[in-house]
Amino acid sequence: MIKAITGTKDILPSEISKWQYLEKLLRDTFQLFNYKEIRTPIFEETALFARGIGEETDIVSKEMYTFKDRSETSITLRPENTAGVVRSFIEQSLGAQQSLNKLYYIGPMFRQERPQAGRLRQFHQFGAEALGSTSPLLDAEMIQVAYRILKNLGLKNLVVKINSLGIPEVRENYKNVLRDFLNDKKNNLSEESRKRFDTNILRIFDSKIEVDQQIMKDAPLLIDHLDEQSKNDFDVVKSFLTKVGIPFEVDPALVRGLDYYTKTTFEIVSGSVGSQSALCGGGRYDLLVQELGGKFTPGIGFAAGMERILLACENEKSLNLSPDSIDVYLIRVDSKSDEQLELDLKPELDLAVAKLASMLRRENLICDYDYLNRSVKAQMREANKYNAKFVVFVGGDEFKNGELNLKNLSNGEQQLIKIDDFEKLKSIIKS
RNA sequence: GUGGGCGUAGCUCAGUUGGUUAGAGCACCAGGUUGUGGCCCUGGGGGUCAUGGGUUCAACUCCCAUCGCUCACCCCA
Repeated sequence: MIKAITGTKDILPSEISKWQYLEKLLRDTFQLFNYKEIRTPIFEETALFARGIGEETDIVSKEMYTFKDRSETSITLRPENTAGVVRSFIEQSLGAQQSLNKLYYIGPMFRQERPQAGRLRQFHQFGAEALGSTSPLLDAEMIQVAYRILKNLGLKNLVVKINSLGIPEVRENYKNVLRDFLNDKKNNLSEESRKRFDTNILRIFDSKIEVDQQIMKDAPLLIDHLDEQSKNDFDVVKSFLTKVGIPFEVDPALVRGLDYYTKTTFEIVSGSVGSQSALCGGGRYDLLVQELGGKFTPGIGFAAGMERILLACENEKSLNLSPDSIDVYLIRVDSKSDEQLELDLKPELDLAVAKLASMLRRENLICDYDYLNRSVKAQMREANKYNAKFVVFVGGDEFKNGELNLKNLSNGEQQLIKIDDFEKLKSIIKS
């Protein structure tokens, strides 16, 4: 048997309604904040991600799905969508048509990691990017949009964490400060963190290992070494969040993994999804557009993992979706009396049912019927399974008299309606 | 890439110290007045017990390997 690739999942009809609910909420919310959807290709030239995300990051160095196409171009399935959006922004000169572009996206991403709770190899993210302004109000707006979406899903167990990474020069200086601090303690660090000392020293703050945390407790913080502008911007973000009533905590250890971040970074974590607790993460990337060959254009964005969010909803039972239902199920009934007549009538009945179905559907009534020639009882069970509000019996003696038998499944009441009187049938079902 | 747990019907799981034709619930199908549901009752279909080796008179049960799933580390949304 051929099975789905490791780390990929089918989203089955039985679970599609929560996805559609989430997607609708996303579109409605983004629209409210005047963000426009952008859809970029699912694969890009490998170089885009290498330059955008950073060669040294794990994502680029060991987690990308990269292959060569027939023309020997190195292609990569997108591991995230910021690089693609920025590429499109530059290539299509979006900045020339509008000084500020507020964009959002929804779609699958691909990373070759070991799957676990809340982590897949093909997973789905939504996210937003605002390109063209350095205003910290936008930073705060991003957090607000993301927070609002999660809140509207009924999630409770949320913590908004924010931090500022400052401008690159400041960060480089600070890294030296941190290196000085750690130099004589280096040998006490965990093996992982000793590695990080050389590759990405800031991430030592993220370590879950006791000894590392002990050492880092007294480490100098980037937030105390910020430049004036970054510091002021960060203050604006904080006071905006306070004003609009979004609780947050400043987490000096919050260091984004991707190279392109500057100044504000943030993350919303949930206590309801296991160890992969970050539902959403983002930050400012004022230099990325330039890095990828465009004119200097400041930007800020975030991405959120949809599987993780739905997992949190599941665990908190926060979504109360009403079950699917249909308006009417048509049931072909046999004649009580005359078997031979029944046989003669059958093709006519089948056609009558099919025609009635198409008339009802034309009225936007959700309608279905039996295609398996099953018994009335089986058809009734089917109607129940679909949560039908009404059934219409077509056939038998009523049919011979030019009538249909309409039954309301919630109270069991039945009434005869003339086949010609479609108006009446449809208005009862619609009421 | 590293480590732990687990692989018995479509799903959730039983299966006693290895011992005849492998079970239950749910789901599915059919019937319970050959024209009427949700409840209930009866019956039915469906499993090479993940795969391949090994130990044994005998393996779903013990051992090894492979594959898969899962959780955690790592990394990240």
